[in-house]
Amino acid sequence: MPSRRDTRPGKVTIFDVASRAGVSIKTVSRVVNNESNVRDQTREKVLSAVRELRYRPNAAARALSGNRSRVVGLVYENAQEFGYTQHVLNGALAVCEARDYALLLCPIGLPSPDIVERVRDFTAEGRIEGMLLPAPMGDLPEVRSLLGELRIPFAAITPKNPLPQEINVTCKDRDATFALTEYLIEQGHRAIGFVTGHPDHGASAERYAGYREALRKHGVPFAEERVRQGYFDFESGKQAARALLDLEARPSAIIASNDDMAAGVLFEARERGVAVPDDLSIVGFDDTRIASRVWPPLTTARQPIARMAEAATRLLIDRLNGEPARSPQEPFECELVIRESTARSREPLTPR
Amino acid sequence: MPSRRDTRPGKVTIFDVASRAGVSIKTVSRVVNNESNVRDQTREKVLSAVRELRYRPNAAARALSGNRSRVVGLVYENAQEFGYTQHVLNGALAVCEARDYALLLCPIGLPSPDIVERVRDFTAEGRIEGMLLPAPMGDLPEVRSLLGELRIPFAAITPKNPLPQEINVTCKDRDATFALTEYLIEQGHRAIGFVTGHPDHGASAERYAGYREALRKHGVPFAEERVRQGYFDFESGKQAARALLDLEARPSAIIASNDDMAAGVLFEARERGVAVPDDLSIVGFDDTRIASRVWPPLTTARQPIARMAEAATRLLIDRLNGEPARSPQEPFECELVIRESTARSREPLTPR
DNA sequence: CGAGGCGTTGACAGCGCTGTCAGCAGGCTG
DNA sequence: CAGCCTGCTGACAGCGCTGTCAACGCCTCG
Repeated sequence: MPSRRDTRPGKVTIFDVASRAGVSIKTVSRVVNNESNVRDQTREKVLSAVRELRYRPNAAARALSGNRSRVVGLVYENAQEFGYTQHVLNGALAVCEARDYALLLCPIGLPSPDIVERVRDFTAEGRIEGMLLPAPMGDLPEVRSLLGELRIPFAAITPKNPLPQEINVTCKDRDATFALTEYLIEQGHRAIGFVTGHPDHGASAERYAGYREALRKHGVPFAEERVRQGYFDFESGKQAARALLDLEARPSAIIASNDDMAAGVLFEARERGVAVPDDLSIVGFDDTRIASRVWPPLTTARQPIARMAEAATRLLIDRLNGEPARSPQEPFECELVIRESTARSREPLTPR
Repeated sequence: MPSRRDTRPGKVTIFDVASRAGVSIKTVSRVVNNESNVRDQTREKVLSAVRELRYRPNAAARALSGNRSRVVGLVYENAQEFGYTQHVLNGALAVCEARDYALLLCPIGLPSPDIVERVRDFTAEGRIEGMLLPAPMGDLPEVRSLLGELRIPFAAITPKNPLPQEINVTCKDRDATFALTEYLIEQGHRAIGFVTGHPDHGASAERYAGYREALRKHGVPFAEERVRQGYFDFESGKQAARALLDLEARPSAIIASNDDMAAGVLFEARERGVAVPDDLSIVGFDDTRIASRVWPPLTTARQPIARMAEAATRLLIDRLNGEPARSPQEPFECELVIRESTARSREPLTPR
């Protein structure tokens, strides 16, 4: 006969379920954790007791006993613009919920001198079982080595230098800017400005490479002065636009490495009375919310951020559960989204 | 002499600290939890052992033993526009971190038929000790009664019907729209359109009331047709603008009950070639990120969302810790932010 | 000078689970 | 038919803390 403790009001414990089903607590535990070696008939008895009592295992007890917290940590850059992070968050939360995990947040303002201490603190109470590292967190060597030392598995989203033994989810940034640039060239643009992304983000170099490649393929001359450093935020987009629009040979189109910067470019153009898209075509990247909120809405490349975060979270939880690794995640495709911020160039076509 | 267990690699437990400091584990516990009845000298010994060993108490063990999870739940509306939620999140996270609490998220897409089940699931594993309810969650009676039944304290941010025994943080919405409306009237506007907020949000009625009050005070005639229902999202702002701009007597100014809708109004105006602010002044509310990202940037009322979330979180954690309630939080002030989306009315002033 | 109180400390149980290992029935093997 | 394996189940320890209660020394007071 199963042993029993006194019942307290409110909280249903594994003992209540066991006594109701007429089995031991261990059997209840087996059923709840979906272990295989339980007779079907016993499993049914337990499951109905669970349902009747609305039993939910206590997370703290599970974590303490099993040394598994069922919590995934998300370390993200706490930037002003939340577009990217919002999608990451949604994707990660969706999978966590489906897999019965919880998600804990650790915002970090970069650059951060004490990032190692912050991440260590974040993991210190033993709450975190695995970690999600959206860009640019997956590239910080100090974070990676700390997690290695703590033996906390992690999944990186679009890292620059993927670690082969860890989980990595990427997308074809380069192909996407290649296509965007090609599209502008087809629209008759030759003087195409480019605002790069934050140098610490892996995607920045890729996006820039796609731009260069398209110029080369179509024999459009490259000019250093048309490339400006940006940092993925609105303000840096504005500043880059300021410089580009001051050029003697003003570009007829500007590609920004993300939507927030493209919105900054658009803002600066409007402030100067430069008509978009008539006098200037503007292109963004990501297709976050802001791309369709500004006017004219931005031509951009849709990066499936939420789906990438979902994939990363799924792979991470699989690993935490010791499930066999599925085949490594294929790079995701980006999709061109043509909106009204781009138009044919007014300039006469120069012969190629 | 303190008892001792075998040391395992990696994890530092309370036993390690106790043995190093030459005290019992209970004394270590007292020091770590800042209890008062420990001699200063003993406290120092323990604290240096804690530092040397980098000891951090295990969250699961604390939660299990003390029946205190040190986790606050945040149930929020998982809307497309993340402006409001972003600020709530930042405020809540900042305070949680300072007070050594963790924050767990529960996004809910409203309207949700199974909201009670979702919230119950969210609390079921005993992870959540207290709950944060930003608008409009604090007004859902089913959620409130569920939390009451589960004896989970909560703090509501700008609820419509504050529960006196719970924590509530509000701001002076009405004063703010009053001031915004008055500002437009002073700029010569008489035909002022208004886009209301989601009827389930407490703030909506308040903001509308401020508008009505200002019209009344200044003897500006009110017209039903100039008021349109919105739902706090971009799309509903666009739709409301469509209706308002189709009016025979087209308003010379439109107040939207938040920035996202104001951005929608602006978008619609641009699509029709209505010049802003020359032919139409537009006003938003909240001063979220988007207000200064669109062009022209929006005149709006800055609602201190992050600070309100901080206050709510602080009060909630105080209550969870059984600390004496500070005096109830005063309503926060909103601040007028005049930007370029508003200008003097071109219409000749009609006599009042 | 003994009773009582206070400030400080420690022994120990137990929070609700999971891991380990043992037990038992029934079937299979040599 | 002994021996063994396999499938299922349960007893029990223990995860790392906190709550409870008892003990101890020292001080105060009648």
